[in-house]
Amino acid sequence: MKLTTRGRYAVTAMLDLAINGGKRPVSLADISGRQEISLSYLEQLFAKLRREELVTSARGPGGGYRLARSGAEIFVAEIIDAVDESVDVTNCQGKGNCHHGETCLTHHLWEDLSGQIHDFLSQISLGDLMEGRGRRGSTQQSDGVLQTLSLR
Amino acid sequence: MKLTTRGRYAVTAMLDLAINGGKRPVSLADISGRQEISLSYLEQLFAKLRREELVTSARGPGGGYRLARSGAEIFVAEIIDAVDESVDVTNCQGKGNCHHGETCLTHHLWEDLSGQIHDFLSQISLGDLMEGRGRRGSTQQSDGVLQTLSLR
DNA sequence: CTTATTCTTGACTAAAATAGTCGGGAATAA
DNA sequence: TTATTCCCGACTATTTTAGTCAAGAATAAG
Repeated sequence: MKLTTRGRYAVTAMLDLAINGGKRPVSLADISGRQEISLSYLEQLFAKLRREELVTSARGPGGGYRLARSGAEIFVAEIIDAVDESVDVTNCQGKGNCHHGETCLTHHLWEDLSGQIHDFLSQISLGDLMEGRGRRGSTQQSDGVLQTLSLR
Repeated sequence: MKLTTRGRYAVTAMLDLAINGGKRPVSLADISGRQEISLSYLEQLFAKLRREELVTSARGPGGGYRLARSGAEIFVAEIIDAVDESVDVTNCQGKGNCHHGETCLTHHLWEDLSGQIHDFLSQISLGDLMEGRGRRGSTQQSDGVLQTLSLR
């Protein structure tokens, strides 16, 4: 799991789509204007989002993109995965041929953490973000665990 | 909050330090050998980690680095913050001068999400990772919320 | 039917970040 | 005294990110 500016752009654009996408599709030109992301760059991102079936497209005048599902059913992790292909983090590529020393251990630990971040982002949908369910915990509870819990 | 390979290197190196750092400090040459990260690159990372007081250093033969606190008291978010200075994600830089349209809204939503990821990583310590507390939830519970909860 | 709009695709380029190199130093334990 | 290790700054190569450009296909609207 990576978390780069590209992933941010993709999530931002998808949020824009969730907010502004009613009956009519939303053109990339609109998103480009609102979010100040270059049109051609958006085209690249949406090509990937479409391949992963997170959005559907309609050509011609009045065309554009729609969410393929409702915002409540599209999760942040999916969006990031779609545009940011993940990388191998281990030197042994999971072949287990580096079982001498601590190398594998730390890599394994990082993989675990990475998996946790992924799980975490798999629980937050565009709908959650729009409904402001994000920050609820921080005003209600100071306890760390409950703060995390109250996310959804 | 960003999550790049640099942050991964830093967390990996700190994990190595937590694992291999007993009474004697650990030299960067050792970490470099085990984790296959170039020595000079590690030097750059540890300069930042030291500035943020996450590690202490000792020069001379037998010298190296130690964790400044116990692994249970050093959290992943701190490590990443130390080496990956965060960037502005809003176009209005929080000055509120973009209150026309949806621009600010999506940026605000992204900031929220970013904050949540940060909070999440602020709850995971090096000690947690080493004790394998990371994956415990995934074998115990299939429920998403409890899986997140059982992290700590 | 024609046209403007919009997606679609691929190749290319500029800019920025990342990762690594190099060389010289200062501290210090052995 | 010397080898080891941290410390620091400047430099460079590589990769990634972000953006540009051009040509083309689909299609709604006039």
